[in-house]
Amino acid sequence: MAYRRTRLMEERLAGNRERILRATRRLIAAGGFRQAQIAAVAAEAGVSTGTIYRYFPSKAELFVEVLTAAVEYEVTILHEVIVEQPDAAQALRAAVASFVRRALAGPYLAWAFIAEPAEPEVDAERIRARRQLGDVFKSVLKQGVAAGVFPNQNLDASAACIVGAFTEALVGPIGPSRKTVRDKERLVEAICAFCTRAVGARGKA
Amino acid sequence: MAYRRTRLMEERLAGNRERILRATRRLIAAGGFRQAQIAAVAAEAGVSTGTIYRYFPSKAELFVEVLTAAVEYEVTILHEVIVEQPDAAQALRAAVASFVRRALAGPYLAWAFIAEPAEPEVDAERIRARRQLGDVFKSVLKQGVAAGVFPNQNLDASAACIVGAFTEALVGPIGPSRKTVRDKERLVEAICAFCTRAVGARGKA
Amino acid sequence: MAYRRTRLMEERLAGNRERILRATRRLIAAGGFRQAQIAAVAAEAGVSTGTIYRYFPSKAELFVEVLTAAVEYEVTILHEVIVEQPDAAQALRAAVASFVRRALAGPYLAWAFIAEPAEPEVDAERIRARRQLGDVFKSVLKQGVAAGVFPNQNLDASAACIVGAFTEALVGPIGPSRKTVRDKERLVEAICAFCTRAVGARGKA
Amino acid sequence: MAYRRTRLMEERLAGNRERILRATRRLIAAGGFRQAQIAAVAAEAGVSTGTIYRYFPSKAELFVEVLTAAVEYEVTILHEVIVEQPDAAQALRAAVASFVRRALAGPYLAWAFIAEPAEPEVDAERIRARRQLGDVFKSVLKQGVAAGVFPNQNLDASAACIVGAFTEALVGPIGPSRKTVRDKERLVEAICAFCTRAVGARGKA
DNA sequence: CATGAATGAGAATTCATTCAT
DNA sequence: TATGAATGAATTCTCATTCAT
Repeated sequence: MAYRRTRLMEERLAGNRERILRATRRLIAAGGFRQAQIAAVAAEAGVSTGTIYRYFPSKAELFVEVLTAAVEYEVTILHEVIVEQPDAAQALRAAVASFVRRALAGPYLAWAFIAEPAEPEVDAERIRARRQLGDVFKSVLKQGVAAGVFPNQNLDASAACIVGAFTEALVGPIGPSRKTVRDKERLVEAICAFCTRAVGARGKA
Repeated sequence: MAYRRTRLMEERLAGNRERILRATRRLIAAGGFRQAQIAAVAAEAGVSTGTIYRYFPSKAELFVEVLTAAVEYEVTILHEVIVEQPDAAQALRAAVASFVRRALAGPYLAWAFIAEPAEPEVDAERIRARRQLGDVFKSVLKQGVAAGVFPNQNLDASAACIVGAFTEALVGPIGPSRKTVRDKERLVEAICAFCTRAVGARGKA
Repeated sequence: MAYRRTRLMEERLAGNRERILRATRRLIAAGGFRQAQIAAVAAEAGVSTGTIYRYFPSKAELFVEVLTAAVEYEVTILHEVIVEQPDAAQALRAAVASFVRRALAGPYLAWAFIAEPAEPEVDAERIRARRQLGDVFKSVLKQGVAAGVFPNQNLDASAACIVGAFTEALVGPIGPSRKTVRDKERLVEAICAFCTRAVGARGKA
Repeated sequence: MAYRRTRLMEERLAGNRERILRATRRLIAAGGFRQAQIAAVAAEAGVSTGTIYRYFPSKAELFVEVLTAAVEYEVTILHEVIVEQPDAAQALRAAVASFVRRALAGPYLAWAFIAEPAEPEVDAERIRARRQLGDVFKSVLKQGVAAGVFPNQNLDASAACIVGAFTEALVGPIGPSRKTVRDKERLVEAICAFCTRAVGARGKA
């Protein structure tokens, strides 16, 4: 009788790929790309180094995939948050707050995908990631300008500035990680206010 | 025969140290930390690798010092620019424009000291560098708020956001480097406008 | 329930073994031993890597068997060609021509079993293979000397030289593979003439 | 006072490069390319692995250089031997004998550079090596044909055949290496006779 | 003091072989 | 019996740092 792949095995397989990705994410989150050597990832995932190469052609590709997944996740969430808001000003505020809160909760990953370069390929992907993030905000700005909620402005520059603004506000505090919940909320509020004013939202700032 | 350190020798020493620092800066500016290996620095400086270790205990320390010097230089310039301005709003705008223009002129160094990490020690220094940059803007904000030019706000957050905003706006375009002078000036203007609005400067935005 | 090996299963087994051998031969012919990794052989044969190990204890043994089969085939053909000839001189010429033509048609396999070593075990087999080939020619020489068609000579050395001669003449041109049929026939003729003269065949050379 | 490279150091340097080459040659001669791993070469040469990379950009390049040097040496010697002979027939015989004797004395190296492939780059070089060897004989043949010492023939094919002939005659016996000096001389004589007849030398064969 | 060759600990990657299903 | 994912030893190459001259 021919051999047939059981459901258990399928799960095992899919599970391994996932485990490697998760292990990589965990290591990057804990100590940046530098800590995520193949041997370390393998150990963390509970597989052998060879297994990693069954699923990913190279270390760089593995990193890229981790990055890609992270951005996709972020972008998806941001879009969800945005569509629920009544106007562009609120959307901007909600999106910024959402991102910043998540980053404050799991600091290093945000930092890694935002600020830490590695091999050239990974780097290229990281820049793409930031640009995608920027595009989310650019679309909000565009709508806002069209709706008269925001004054006319250089959309590209403003979007980049927004991403930069909250990124930086995160990166500083991220090292030794904020203490209390109140502190964090104050930071969130300050960043939101900054960005809202920055785009010239009419009404309260 | 008693050994006496002559002035010539002192100069030679100081000269070597400077040459190494300059060579490092040049290499970082040309290709980032990755390109600045000890052997490359030595070649660029016209000294031997061993000589580098006479002046700097480690590669990390060398990089740290390059970074430190670069920030000090930037901070000094920004202060000079700031004190010449009539009010905080103008100071902010002038400082941002000054930094951004310089960064656009010699992109990679700015990028390296702003966004490219390396060894942990260097990284720590880079964060310090950003914080120092932030402090410059914080002081402007503080004055502005006191003078009623800016509304009350979280100074730390706003300062960080400003640094992040123009940094990001720089990093994106930095890779393939802006083309025309007009493009560059437009970017400078957009960033300045963004930051000015962001801090809530009363009057024109 | 008692297990009984059905004919179908026997055929299946034999079929698999054959398929693996053929796949290996094909891969070696296409790109040499280097290309014939176990995974590649498995894919080419349409079986799993594990299955290969059911039929062959190791990669080396598999290669050895491929080689053995190839030589046996060659030797058989050469003998058939030889017995059809009227005298030793003609037999020599016909045998050389036969081998060389076949090698020119499917170059890499010839090259692999003639000139490309791999694991020590395979290598040993390759040398045996050449010796067997040599023995074919030695027998022709022996007959020829006995019949007075060739002068007396060191049979072992001459046989080896013959094998080496046409082998080398093949290996050079083999890489980018001869172009026209005429080119090939000219090469065949040149090699035959060389070998015929070399053994001192009386009459035409 | 500036540092000056002393003669001792120069010797040390040149010595190291040489030592690495010699160590590689020794290992190849002892067990083929397979045995000559970087770590083994380093150990045999009494240097670190890193040192090897100071002198050679890659393992392949190192092997290529060993090969190149070996062929150059052989070719030089053969030319010297050839020019001392009165006619082409004698030159051919002397050249073959010279090569074969040397190969019988240090068997594995000859074998390695003649028959054992490795990385593609090395392989390419090995083929070039054989061709160079062939060219030596081709030039002898050409002269001989021009002088009427040899009949007209396909020079390329004949030259290749000669190289193949003595190569093969060597490779067989090379493994377990001939025993007595007499045995060796008999082999040399047989090979020479074969080649001389093969090219149709008029007069004694 | 300056030199730069030498060091060697790492790090990524490959592939024959095994073994749970 | 067949499967093929998993294994991990083996191998090449890099580069910060040292130290004899």
